[in-house]
Amino acid sequence: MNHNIQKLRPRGRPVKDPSHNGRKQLLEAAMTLFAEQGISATSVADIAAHAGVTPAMVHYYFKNREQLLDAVVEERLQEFISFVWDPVSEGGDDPLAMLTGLVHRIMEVTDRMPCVPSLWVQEVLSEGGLLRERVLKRLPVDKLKHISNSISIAQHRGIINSEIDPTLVVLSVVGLTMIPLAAPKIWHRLPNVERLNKEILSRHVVALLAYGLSNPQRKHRGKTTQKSGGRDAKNLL
Amino acid sequence: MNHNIQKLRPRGRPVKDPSHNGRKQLLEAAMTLFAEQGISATSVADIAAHAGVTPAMVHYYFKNREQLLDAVVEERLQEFISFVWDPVSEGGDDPLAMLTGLVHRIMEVTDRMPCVPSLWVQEVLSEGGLLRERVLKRLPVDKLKHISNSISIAQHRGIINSEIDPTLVVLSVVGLTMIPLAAPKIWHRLPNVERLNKEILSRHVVALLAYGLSNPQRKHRGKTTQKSGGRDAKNLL
Amino acid sequence: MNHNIQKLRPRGRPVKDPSHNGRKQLLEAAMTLFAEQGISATSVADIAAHAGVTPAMVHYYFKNREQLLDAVVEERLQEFISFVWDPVSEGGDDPLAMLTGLVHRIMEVTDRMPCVPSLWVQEVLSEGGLLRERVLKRLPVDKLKHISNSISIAQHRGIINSEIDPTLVVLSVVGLTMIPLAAPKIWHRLPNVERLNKEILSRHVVALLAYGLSNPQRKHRGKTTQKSGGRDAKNLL
Amino acid sequence: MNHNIQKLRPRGRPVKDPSHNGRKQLLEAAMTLFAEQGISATSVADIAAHAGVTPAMVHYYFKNREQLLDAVVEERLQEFISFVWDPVSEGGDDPLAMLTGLVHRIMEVTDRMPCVPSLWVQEVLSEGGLLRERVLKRLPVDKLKHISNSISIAQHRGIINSEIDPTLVVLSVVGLTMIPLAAPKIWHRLPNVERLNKEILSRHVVALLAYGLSNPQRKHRGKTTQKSGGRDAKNLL
DNA sequence: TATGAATGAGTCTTCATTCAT
DNA sequence: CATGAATGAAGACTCATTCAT
Repeated sequence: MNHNIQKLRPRGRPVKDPSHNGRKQLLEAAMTLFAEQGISATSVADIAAHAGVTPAMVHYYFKNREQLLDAVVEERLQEFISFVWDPVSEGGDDPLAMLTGLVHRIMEVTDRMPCVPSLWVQEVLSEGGLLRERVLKRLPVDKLKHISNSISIAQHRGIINSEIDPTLVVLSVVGLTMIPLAAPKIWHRLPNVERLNKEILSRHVVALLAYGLSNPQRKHRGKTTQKSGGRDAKNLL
Repeated sequence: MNHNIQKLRPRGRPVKDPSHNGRKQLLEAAMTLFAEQGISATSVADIAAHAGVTPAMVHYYFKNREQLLDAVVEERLQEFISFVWDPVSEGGDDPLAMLTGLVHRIMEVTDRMPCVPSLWVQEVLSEGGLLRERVLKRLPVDKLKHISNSISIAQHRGIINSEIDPTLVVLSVVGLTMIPLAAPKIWHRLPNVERLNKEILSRHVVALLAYGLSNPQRKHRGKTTQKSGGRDAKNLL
Repeated sequence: MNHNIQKLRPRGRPVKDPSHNGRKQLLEAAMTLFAEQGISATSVADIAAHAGVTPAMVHYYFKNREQLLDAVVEERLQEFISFVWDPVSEGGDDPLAMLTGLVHRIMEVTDRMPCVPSLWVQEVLSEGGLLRERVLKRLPVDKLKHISNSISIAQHRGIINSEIDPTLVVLSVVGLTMIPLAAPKIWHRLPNVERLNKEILSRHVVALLAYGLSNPQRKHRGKTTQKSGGRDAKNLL
Repeated sequence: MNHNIQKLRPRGRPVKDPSHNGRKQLLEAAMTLFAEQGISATSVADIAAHAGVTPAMVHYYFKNREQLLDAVVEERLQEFISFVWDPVSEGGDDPLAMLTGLVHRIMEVTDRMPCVPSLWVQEVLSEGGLLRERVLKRLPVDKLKHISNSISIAQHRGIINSEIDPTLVVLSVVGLTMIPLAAPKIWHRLPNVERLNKEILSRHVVALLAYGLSNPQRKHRGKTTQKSGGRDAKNLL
C-alpha cells in the first residue's frame, strides 16, 4: 500500500530472505495443512497464510488448486513411494523379508516426511480421496504383484499360512503402519499409549506379520497343533 | 434482514410422497456422502439433493451442520461402537478370542452399515477428522484397557509373543479391517484383488492375528526358533 | 402427531387454557420484541416463540407480516394516539396547558403500554421506520395545527418567547419525553441517573417547557411571579 | 467446501475507475443506508450495491458485518462525539453556555455528517440499538457528570430552575436536537413545517433551554431583562 | 516476485409463507 | 385452533481465481 517506502530501498532484487524459496515453502505448508485438516478443508488462503504470503502467490507458483495437488503428488508423494518401493527387487523371493523391508522403510521415510501418513490415509486410502487417482497411477503394480505371487508360492510350499490372502497382505502392512502413524496425537488419549514410539511400532508390526500373537518360542507348537488343527484361532491360548 | 418485500409467488409445501421419513433419509444421505467424499467436501446442499429435498430441510431437522454431525455420531456410529464392543466382557481373559470377536463383529455390522469404515478412517482416525472428538468420547476405554492388560498378562505367561505391543493391538485390528473395508472400490484396480470378499478378509485378518504369516502347522517350529531366538523376522522363512 | 390422545378427550372445544387468547398474546409478544429489538430484527418465529406457539399461528391470526404491523398500529398505537390526543380540545387556547397535558398523558399511558416509546422512536420517528406511514396517517393533523397556531398567536401577544418555533414545539415535547422513556435501561449507565423516575421526568419536562433552565422565582425577573409561586407551570400563561 | 469443480468463466477484476477508494465509499454507503433504513434492515448486499461493488468487497475491507459496525463507530461516530464534546471544558461552569455550545456544535457537525442523527436515534438511543454498547463506551462520562454537577450547583444558588433534573438535561438536549434532525423528510408532512431549517431549529432549542416557552422580555418578569435584550441566551446566567 | 483489489459462484443459515392434517 | 413439513428467496460469508501494478 505504502509505495513511498519502496522508493527508499535499492532497486533491483528486493530485500529478501535469501533462504526463502517461495514455491518450496508453499508446498511444505500445503503438505502440513492437508495432513492436519484434509485437503477439502484447506483453502488456498490457509496455505498462503501458513507460508506468510498472499493467496495470489499460490496461483503464481501453481496456477491452480488442482495443479498444486499435482505438485504435492509429483514432488512429495512420489519421493515417498520411491523410497519405500524402489528397493523391492522383483527378483527377491522371501515375502516376509520384503514386507519387513517395507515396514522399516515406511518408518524411516516418515521421519523426514511426517505428513505423509495422514495424507495417505485421508487422501489416498479413503473412498473420495483427492489424491487417490494421482497416486494410484504411480504405484509399482509389478512389485505389488510380485509380492502377492511370492506369497502364493510360499503358501503352496507350506511355508506360509494358507489362510492368509496374498493380495491383501500389502494392504495389511499399510493398515498396520499408516494408521498409527497418521494420527499420533490421538493415541495419547487411549489408555497406556503415551507417545508413539516408532521403534516399538516397527517391532510390533514386524512381529505381528511374522507370527501374529502366537509365541514362536513356545515348545508345544508343532505337534499338538497338527492334531487339533490349529486352525481354530480361538484355541490358541 | 429485510423481511418486508412482497413475494411474487406463493411458497410452501407441494405434493408429498407419503412413504417417507425426512429425517432418517437425510441422515442416511449424509452418511453416504460423508463416506464417499469426506465431510468437508460434502455440502448441506449435496445431502439435501441426495435425499430429494431442499437444503432448508436439513436445517429444519438438524438445526446445524454441526448438529447433523452430532446426529451421525449419536444415531449411527454409536450403534456401530455398541455392536462391536458391547459383547467384549471385561471378565473374559482370552485376548485372541476377544480380538477375533471384534473382527467378526466389525465384518457383520458393516453389512448393515457399509458407510462406517470409510467414515471412520477419514473422520475418526485421521488427524483433523471432524468426528474424532465426538467418537473418542464414546469409546469404551475400560474395555480397551482390559484387552491390553490381558495381552500383557499372556505375554508374561509366555503365551503371547513378547514383541507385540499390547496397547497397539486394537489399533492393529482397526487398521487391518477398516482400511480394506473403507475403500472397496479401489482394490479392483490392484492386481488380482477383485471384489472385496468379506469372508476372505475376515479369515485373512484372523489368521494374521493368530500366527502372522507363519504356518502354524509346520513341524520344525518350536525347537529351532528357540535357539535363534526367532527375534529376527527376516530369518523366519 | 399423536391423534389417538385427542380421541380420548371430549369433543367440541378442546381442553384449553381459558385465559388464553392467541391473537392478543401474539400481538403483545410482537409489541415487546419490536420495542426491544426493532421490527426488522424481529422474525415471525421470534414472536411465535415468545408467545409459545408455532410460527404458522402468526400467519393464522395475521395472514401476513405486513398485516401484523397493521394490527400493531390499529390495535395498539391507535389507542396510544387517542389517549394522548383526544383530550386536546381544538377550542382550548392555552398552549402550555395543552403541552403539559400531552406530557402527563404520555407518562400515564406508557405505564400501561411500556413498549410504545421505544417503538415510536425506532419505527415512527426514524427515517426508515416501518410504522411511520401507518402512524402518520392517524395523527390528528388539525390538533397539531391548532397547537402551533395557538403558540403563534401567543407569540404575537408577547406571551410566548418569540424565538420558539411554533411548528417545532410538539416535536420538542415528543423528543423530551419519548427519548428518555424509550430506553430506560441505558440511563443507569450514565452518571447519577439511576432508575428512570417518571414523576421526576414529568416535572423536568414541564419545567423545561415552561421556563427552560431559568429560575422563574428569581427576583429581578419580576415581582409578580414571586407571589404566585410560579411553580405551577400551568399558571404561567 | 467443494473447491474442486472446474469453473467455466474466468473471474477476477475487470476495468476499474481510478478515482476511487473502496473502503471509504463503502463506509459512506453503510452510513447512508443504516441511517435511512436502520442497520438490521440493511444487508451487506445493499451497501455493496450502493457503492457499486460486489458484496464480497464488503468482507474484503471489513471482514465482518460486525466489524463494519465497529468501523462506523470508530471512524465516524467517534468524530461526531469528539467534535461535539471536546470543547466542553471541565473547568467551565456556566451550564447554559455549555448546553448551547453542544446544540450549536451538533448543528454544525451534522452539516458534514447528515446521517448521524438518524443513526444515533435508531442505533444508540433505542433499546436494542446495534451501536449502543459501542458508542456508550466512547461518551465522555466525566464531562456529562461535570454538566450535571454544574447544574446542581447553579440550582442551589437559585440561578437555575429547581424543578429541572440535572441528570436529564443532556438527554433533553439530545432529544430536542436529534429527533428533528433524524427525520427531516417526515416533517414536511406535518402542517406548516416545510424544510427543516437548522438555524430555526437551533434558535428554537436554545430558546427553549433558556426560558422555555416563557417570554423573558415580558414586563412583569423584571425590568433588567428588557434592557439587556434577553435575546442572547448566553447572557441569562 | 509479490500484492491489493475485485469478482462470480458457492456454502451455511434464516426467513416468511404455505398447506395437509 | 394448531402444527409439522416443506419451500424459494435472501442473508452473511468464503473461496478460487484474475489482473494491473
